[in-house]
Amino acid sequence: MARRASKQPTDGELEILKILWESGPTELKTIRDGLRQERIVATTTIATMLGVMLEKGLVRRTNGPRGYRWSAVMSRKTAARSMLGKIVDRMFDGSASLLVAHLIEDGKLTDAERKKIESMLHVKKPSKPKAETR
Amino acid sequence: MARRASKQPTDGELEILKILWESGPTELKTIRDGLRQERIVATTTIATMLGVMLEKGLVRRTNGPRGYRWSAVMSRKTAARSMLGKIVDRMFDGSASLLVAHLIEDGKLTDAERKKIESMLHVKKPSKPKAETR
DNA sequence: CACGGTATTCTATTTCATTAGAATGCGAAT
DNA sequence: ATTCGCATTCTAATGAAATAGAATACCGTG
Repeated sequence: MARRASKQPTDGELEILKILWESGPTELKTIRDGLRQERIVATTTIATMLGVMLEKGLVRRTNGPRGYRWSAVMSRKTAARSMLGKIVDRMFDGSASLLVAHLIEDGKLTDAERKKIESMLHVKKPSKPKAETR
Repeated sequence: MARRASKQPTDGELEILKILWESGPTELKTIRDGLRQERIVATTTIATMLGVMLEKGLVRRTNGPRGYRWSAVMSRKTAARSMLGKIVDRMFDGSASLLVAHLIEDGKLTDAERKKIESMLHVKKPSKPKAETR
């Protein structure tokens, strides 16, 4: 047997999604340029990955000027939720605050960020938030 | 070309590590029993995975009573740091507070946890601007 | 309309992840 | 000592992930 396809994005797919989240629906060129900021990659490689992602339902495509126009199906928020959920479950026994504690102890937060967090804690739930942009 | 080996634990490896973190150094049987709480898995499958993990440096083994005694090399904390770092980088553009904001908005934190976090924020003094690791 | 550039599809390769059977080894129980 | 149970090693199959060349299709420009 081998592993069954996971609906979760792989690392490579995540790189593409990140670009799509930042740029919004766009064509292959943009994605390629974005990836090339990090490493060398052939255009066909990206095209192949997009095909796989399309089958997985991670991206959507519509007809654009020179070819397709690609966009992410999952929002950054949704992806984060599922990835964080996994970590919280597997590493922190389900306790989100343990995770936050880790971030704090690890010195990953700047003073400004601490302040921001504090204010967020007080604002409870504003609920009804606007649709996520970008 | 194909993908290069990642030093990060895979999902399956993480399941094993989690058991090792909880039980401390232990023999194969414990690991198998732990995994079987979740799903059916053959003993040889686990043995194979442990072999791979050994090569990757994720686990260590010493001679035990009936065979080896296996233990995790990475602590839960270290593993968390690397996995969180990846998420923070890839999803939240490097901003840890954005991640925390997400947790808060997502309702993943109980009131008790909020309190706990608040106190942590206060106790933590600014401290050294130590070189950002990772 | 032929040309240059890009996008897409098709095909192929390599390596990793996951899974487990077979064979073997070894200590314990009867 | 023979069997039982479990651990380990060896071998292997299958599919996913990552990568890209070749071929093809489709623009707009001159």
